[in-house]
Amino acid sequence: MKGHLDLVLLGVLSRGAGHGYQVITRLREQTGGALDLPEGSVYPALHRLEDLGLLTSEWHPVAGRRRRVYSVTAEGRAALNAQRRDWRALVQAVESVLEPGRRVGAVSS
Amino acid sequence: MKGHLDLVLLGVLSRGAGHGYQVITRLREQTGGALDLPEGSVYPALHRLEDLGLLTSEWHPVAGRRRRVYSVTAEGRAALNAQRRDWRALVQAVESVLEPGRRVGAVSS
DNA sequence: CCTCATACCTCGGCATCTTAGGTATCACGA
DNA sequence: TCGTGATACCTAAGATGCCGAGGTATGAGG
Repeated sequence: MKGHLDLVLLGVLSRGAGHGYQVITRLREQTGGALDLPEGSVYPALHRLEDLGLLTSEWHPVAGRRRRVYSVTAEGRAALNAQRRDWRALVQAVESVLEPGRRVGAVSS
Repeated sequence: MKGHLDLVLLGVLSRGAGHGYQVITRLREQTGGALDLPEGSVYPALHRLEDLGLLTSEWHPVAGRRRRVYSVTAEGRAALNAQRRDWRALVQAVESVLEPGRRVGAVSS
């Protein structure tokens, strides 16, 4: 995860609000364990994204515990779209290097 | 290009030996300008890969100029395969986050 | 009680990449 | 002939960005 953290965080939260710990478990489950991000990466990233205005958070007290639930803002959705475009362009570029001559189309359609 | 430099360098050199400047132009042309790496990224990376034993180099004097031509070693090919696997796994994981419910298969087959 | 899972946080370190500058040859045109 | 752009190499210092390690706290289960 180098340079793609924001993308996956915005991506997973765009599917529904959630708190930090949940983001981690969601990613782990949705990817079959391929993406198992450490808390030390996720929490600071969420704070940064909130500072940038791409996320908002609310505290929810739940059974004596407190949870900070994050939602993607309109700006966040725009940023997600932009980063998704960049990601796809990167994938295409790298694939065209790894498999020259093979036309790697969009991921699906 | 954060964390994927080695992959693309090994990838492009695995298609044929070449010198540093040529690596840059090849990548720029093969990707339609999408990958335009600065020299300050490429040269140190090539040196690092050579130190790791993944590349070997030879000086070729050409028309008054000198070129350092790099080739991928056997170890380099093995590393390329490993990094390619990791790359594909990353792509799959990220795509499964961006497009949940859609089964994104291997990039080709 | 003690441990595990839940749930949050921060600091320091590390690896990596980029910026910015430097050297040198050759070809071309003014 | 002199400047400029392309070719071709290099490095040092800085910024970036992630991770590991550590810390706090509650609730459940043994």
